[in-house]
Amino acid sequence: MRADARRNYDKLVGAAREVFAAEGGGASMEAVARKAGVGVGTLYRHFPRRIDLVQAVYEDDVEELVETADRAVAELEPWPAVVAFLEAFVRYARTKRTFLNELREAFDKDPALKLRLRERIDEATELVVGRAQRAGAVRPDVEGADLTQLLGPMCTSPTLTDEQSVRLLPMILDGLRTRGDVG
Amino acid sequence: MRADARRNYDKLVGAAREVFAAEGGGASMEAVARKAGVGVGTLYRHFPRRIDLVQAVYEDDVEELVETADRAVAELEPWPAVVAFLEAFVRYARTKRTFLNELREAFDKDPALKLRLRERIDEATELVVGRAQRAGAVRPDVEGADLTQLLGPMCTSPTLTDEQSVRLLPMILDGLRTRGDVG
Amino acid sequence: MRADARRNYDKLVGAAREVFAAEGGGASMEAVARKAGVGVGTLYRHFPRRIDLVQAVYEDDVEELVETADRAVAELEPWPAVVAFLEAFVRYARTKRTFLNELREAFDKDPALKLRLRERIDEATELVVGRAQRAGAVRPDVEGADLTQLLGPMCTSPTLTDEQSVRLLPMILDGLRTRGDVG
Amino acid sequence: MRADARRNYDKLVGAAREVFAAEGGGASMEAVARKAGVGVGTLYRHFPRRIDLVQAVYEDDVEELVETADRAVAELEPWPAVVAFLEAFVRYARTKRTFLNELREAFDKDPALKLRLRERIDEATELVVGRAQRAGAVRPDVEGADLTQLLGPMCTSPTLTDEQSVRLLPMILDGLRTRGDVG
DNA sequence: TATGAATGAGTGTTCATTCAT
DNA sequence: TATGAATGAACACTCATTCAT
Repeated sequence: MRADARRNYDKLVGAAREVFAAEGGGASMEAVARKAGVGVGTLYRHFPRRIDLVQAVYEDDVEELVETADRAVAELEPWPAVVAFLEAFVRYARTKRTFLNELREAFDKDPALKLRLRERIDEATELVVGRAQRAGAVRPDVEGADLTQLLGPMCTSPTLTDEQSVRLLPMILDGLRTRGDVG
Repeated sequence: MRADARRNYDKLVGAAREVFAAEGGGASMEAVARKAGVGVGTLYRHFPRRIDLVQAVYEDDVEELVETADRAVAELEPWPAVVAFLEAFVRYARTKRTFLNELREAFDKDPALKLRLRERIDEATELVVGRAQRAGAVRPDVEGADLTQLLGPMCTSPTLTDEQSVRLLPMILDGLRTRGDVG
Repeated sequence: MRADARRNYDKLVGAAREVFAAEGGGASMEAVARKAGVGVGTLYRHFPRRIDLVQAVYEDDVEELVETADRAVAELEPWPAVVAFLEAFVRYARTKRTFLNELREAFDKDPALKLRLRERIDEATELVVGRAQRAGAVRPDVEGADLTQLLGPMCTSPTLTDEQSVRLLPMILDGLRTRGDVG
Repeated sequence: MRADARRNYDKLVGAAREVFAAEGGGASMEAVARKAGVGVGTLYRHFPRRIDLVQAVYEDDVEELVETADRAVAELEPWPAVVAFLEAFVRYARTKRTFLNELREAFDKDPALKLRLRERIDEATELVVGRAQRAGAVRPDVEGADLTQLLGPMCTSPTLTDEQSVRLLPMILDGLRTRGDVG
């Protein structure tokens, strides 16, 4: 890839993320191109279909999330690593929310993509949460890789399903509860 | 309002909520009218601008949330009431998420509307949470009316701001922490 | 169909035929709508896809051709009827030529359509030519319904195939030949 | 012109002819360049405007037609020469049809071009047909140079004009007529 | 009054053409 | 000089909104 092309590619993914965040997944290609400071044609050379751009942004998000997990494990204590990772995960899920409809379309066309990305996330989660569990910092009755199943949908789906909320919300709400004496 | 007009009004708001949930806030007026089983013309008689429909759905959501608070206080113990209310709040915020962009537009045109609705929600929250605090079920260091500031954005904004997450996420994550022995 | 809608439908097919003739099958929808004196939206209400418009024009052409055959048989002597019909056929084929590419696309999606229309034409041809043959006005060694196979491709395909031209062109060229003495 | 440049020039015209035949006169420059196996930049070095390429293909066609006339006169008997030439003419006209719109545009800008090419064709026709007439193989009541006026439009124009068809079609249809006894 | 047809501005996408590599 | 990336005008198509029926 030529230097200028590479530069534009990165500029475009960044611009797309910002524009999607600001205007929703329905933001116009024109708007993304303008934000990136290039012509629409350039945008389309890199991303022939709108969906390709959405997908690129999403894959980039997943990659960043995985890197966060690696960095957290390398630089932080077990519990803070979990905190950092889950903060990042929520940020990731929130971003995904912006263009969920668009994403669904992409996944329908390429189910393998969905699987591949989910796997990457599950591995990252397991890395961070499993370590914390082995260190006794996280209750063992939570299946590490399963956390994404809980947090993800809560963050992205417009209507929490019953089954998921009965396992998730109590835990989250727990943080609000006054506790007798602990630490 | 005549009975049949009222019937259509309700049918339309209900249809709009469903359609927005299924297709996002960008769903077409045609789609809403079709779902409600009326012509577009009728839809426009009740809601002259698209934004009026969005607003009606939203107001309806707020009303339902407030009613949930009243019912919770009347029928449940302090802590379960908080749980029920916050579950409802999350559902509400999640729904709102669907047409956040559309809503912003409405608020820009009519700032008083935003204020009025926020006030209703804050009162409902205070009703439920304040009661639980007085009963010793909720830590007193959380300002009741401020909960919406924490949970709301988390549920709706695509990128949690730092300031908000440092106050909110730790509490939520707290639920994951292994605790010595409590109850 | 409401009166105004019907009026517009006819206006649109007529406009499309003219515009396609003038600018080729690639003519813009905008141009067709302008010619018909309606907005693009109206054009799209009647013909949701570009291809639907092309198809409508084509079906209309076939219908006209079939009617010409009926009229010719009713009003003319056997040989003049053949002349009139073939003149109409050439006109028809020439028109078809204008949007052949577009048509191919339509046929690929709906092969039954192709079959159905071809059948109509073959029947019409047989009606006219068969009658002339029985009257001794047309050489019996030409298979009536097969004429379309000869004339059609010649008129529409950009490159005559060898097999077809050896049977067709000599006959056509025959008209140029000087003949000893006949009548 | 350098050898390699010449090679590319020919490659491009050939590629263009094929692509135009396959996809119509609206085929993209990218497609032509790809077919020729060069970059668009190279295509544009040889043909600064799209129209220049169209024109080159057309001139090439005319040249080929003229050569066919010369060869026919040199190698064939008068009547077969007419047949061969007219077959070639139809082929030529059919090809021209593919990018008729594009061509019109070129002629509008450069009327002299149109005149020059028509003259070449008329001379070639006269060469072949005149010879056949002098040999008694073609009826003398057809003006040689006028044949192009008849056949050309029939092959290219989407709607035969009345004036032309009354002179042309009867002659062509003649080939279908049963004739008493001749040879 | 309810319906659904008509309108046209706006968006995704393509492609001739220019220009950096 | 050849390549292919960048540009933006143009076109198919959608949908909020208006208006004839």
